[in-house]
Amino acid sequence: MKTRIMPKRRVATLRLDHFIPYKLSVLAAKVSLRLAREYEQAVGLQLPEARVMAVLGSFSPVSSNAVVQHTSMDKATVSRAISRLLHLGLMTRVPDPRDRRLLILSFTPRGRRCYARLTRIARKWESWFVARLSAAEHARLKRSLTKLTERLEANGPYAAPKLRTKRAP
Amino acid sequence: MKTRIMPKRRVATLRLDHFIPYKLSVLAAKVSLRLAREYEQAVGLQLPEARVMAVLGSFSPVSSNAVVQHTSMDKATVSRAISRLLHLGLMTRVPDPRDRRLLILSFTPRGRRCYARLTRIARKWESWFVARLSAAEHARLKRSLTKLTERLEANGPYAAPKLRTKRAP
DNA sequence: TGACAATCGTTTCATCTGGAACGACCATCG
DNA sequence: CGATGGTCGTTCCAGATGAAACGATTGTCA
Repeated sequence: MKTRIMPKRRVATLRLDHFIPYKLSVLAAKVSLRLAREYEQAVGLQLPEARVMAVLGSFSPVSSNAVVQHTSMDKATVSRAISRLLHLGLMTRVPDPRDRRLLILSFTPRGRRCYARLTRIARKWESWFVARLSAAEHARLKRSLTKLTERLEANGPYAAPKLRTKRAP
Repeated sequence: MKTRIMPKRRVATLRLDHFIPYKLSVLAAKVSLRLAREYEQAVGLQLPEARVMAVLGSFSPVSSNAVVQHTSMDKATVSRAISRLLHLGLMTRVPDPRDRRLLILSFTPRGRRCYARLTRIARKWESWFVARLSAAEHARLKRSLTKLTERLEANGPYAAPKLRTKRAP
């Protein structure tokens, strides 16, 4: 009897802990959580609000829409964040006289102070966070993240390789 | 009159696009969205469900709780994902006779087939995604992500440097 | 000018999420 | 045993999210 060695059917597996999309997602979730807590207890702001502050800090008088562009957050989320910030008296909003659809945001003095604290906290936390990476690693990481982000933004023509179109149950 | 050169007050800014936590979060969000769409239209599963499948694929008979450990997803999310997967007939669940608190999950044949498709899709997408990175970059990226994740898991004694405790509103 | 499309920002709605409470079960210890 | 405390998994609840609908305004083109 000829025992044929069966070409051991290699069972395809997917180890989540080696799967970059998964690693990214878990890490990002943890980071956001931590940072959100920092912000919350230091200045009483949530992440979306802090992000809006950050944009305002860099590009001072901006419209809501510009914030959306800069943050790649959702329109609705930005709108809600802004209304909270207004309510807190951290920024003001006036319609642009030249295009009255636009609402122009600026810091109040209190907002500027809050922003200053925010940046200190953010920077400090980040440097703690990446302290285990060498400068080179840090730089390479940033570059890789940028590359990958661009990969997605060029909303790449990744066409799902059409395997027979059986939409499994 | 002695004109003293003012030590130009350096305005602290925080450029979001150089801020690693932010870059991570944006990238991860985009990745998850894309991948979720892939899964959705290929096998009709959402991300949490796909993750549960992935764990099951690697460590076959497992309890819900083990899934939680492996995925670092929320308990409730896992519970809901599992109930959908059960409903879809992709896995079965029986109580562990030795500890009847535990519910042991296994693939049905259909589940196994679905898992196979899932892994193919996931792998293919990932390799498209990272195609612009050299092998070295890829490896370094993975290592950095791991390092950073560990940094957070060792739930590091990052004590917020207590600046004067004025909780700005 | 006067329709018609496009853009800005808000709001509504369905969904997803994580914390907390819960019931069921197990382990420890008096 | 019985009581107490811990773990597993589900469910409830409040909050956040993004898609879509919307009013207001502007741009375009006949």
